[in-house]
Amino acid sequence: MTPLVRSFVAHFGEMGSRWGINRTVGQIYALIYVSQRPLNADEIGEALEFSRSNVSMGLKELQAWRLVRLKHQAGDRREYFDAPSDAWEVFQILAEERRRREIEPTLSMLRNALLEKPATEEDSVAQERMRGMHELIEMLTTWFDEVQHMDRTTLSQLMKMGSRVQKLLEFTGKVKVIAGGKTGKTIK
Amino acid sequence: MTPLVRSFVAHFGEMGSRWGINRTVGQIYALIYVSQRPLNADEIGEALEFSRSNVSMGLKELQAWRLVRLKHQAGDRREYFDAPSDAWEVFQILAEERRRREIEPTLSMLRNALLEKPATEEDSVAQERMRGMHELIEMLTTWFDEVQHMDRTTLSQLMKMGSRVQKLLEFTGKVKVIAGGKTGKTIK
DNA sequence: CTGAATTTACAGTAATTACTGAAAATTGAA
DNA sequence: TTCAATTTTCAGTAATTACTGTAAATTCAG
Repeated sequence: MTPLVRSFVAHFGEMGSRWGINRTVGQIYALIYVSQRPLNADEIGEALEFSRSNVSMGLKELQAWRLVRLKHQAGDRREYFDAPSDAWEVFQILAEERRRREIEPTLSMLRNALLEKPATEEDSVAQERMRGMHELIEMLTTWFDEVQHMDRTTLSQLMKMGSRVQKLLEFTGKVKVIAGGKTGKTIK
Repeated sequence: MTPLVRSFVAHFGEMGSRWGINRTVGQIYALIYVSQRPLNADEIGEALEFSRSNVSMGLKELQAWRLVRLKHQAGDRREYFDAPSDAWEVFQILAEERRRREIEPTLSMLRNALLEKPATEEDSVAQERMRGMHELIEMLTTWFDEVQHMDRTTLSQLMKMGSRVQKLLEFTGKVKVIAGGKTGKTIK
């Protein structure tokens, strides 16, 4: 590993432990992510000085996260792995997986809690707070769902626009009348 | 604790360990979040059956995350804590803290790596991948920054609109000519 | 100031999580 | 099929992280 790769890998190791995924797994992912070609478990173990079995476990976890993909090389029996190199794709995968693992269970818990009849004054207040949390999460995930289905050009256009969308919305409110009157079109 | 609160607290305990914050801290937060009134360390320790010192450490961490606030009660020397109950506010705090702790260090590492002259072919490829990651993170955080400064009405309007913004953008492209011609206004 | 109430620090221990090596299982070329 | 190559599993151990009790520090009413 060159110093450049080494520092990237080290950073992912440290960050990894900051959120659920452990140091080893973070390092393995980082190595694969920046690698030009798919790597096999021995190469990874050698580069990072991990035991073969540790690498195997790490790869299994990364596959469960869909962050690495198994690639077979012609005429080689060993399993090679690479990672989607497009950052936006990686972001989407991460978002989906975290949603499945963290958001959905939480929403489900909240939904159940909100169905209960509050037994006490305390319960009513608690339920109120939970309702707020539930509403926000639903709103954010619904929105994110939709955004994911937008084409990337629109998306980047929208992001570059940033808070100026606000002006667009205000402006459109006025424009609708003029344009709608002229063209017969309205914005649904 | 009522069963309702108990299950909420338990869920946060489990989820807590899934991302960096530990079980205890998650439970303390959950308890404070749904509580009607500020709680002191003894009350928390009693409700959750944690030692006094464990509660103290947990509260310190939650304060560092700005997820709980110290509130003094008149005529009581003990320290009481409550949590912002508005879910959107909590979301913003979390976003800011995670940004500071995770995003910023990563951006900084990436920026440094991108300044290096690639020593090998491998390095060039690695740098290319890092550049992609850096660009996406910059774009997302810049955008998120701006969104945070939008007023909440616009924001919720925008979210409810979801992917229909896409249509709005397309439509506006056409409308600009008509409306601009009529009113002299253009969208900056 | 003083000292009781309260919070914090920290060393020791418990619990959890990560890692290894060896053995078992699987795979696929011959 | 067979068997060597390869991957996976898992029990044991190492390392890390979480938790407790005690002692020290801090705070503030009197």
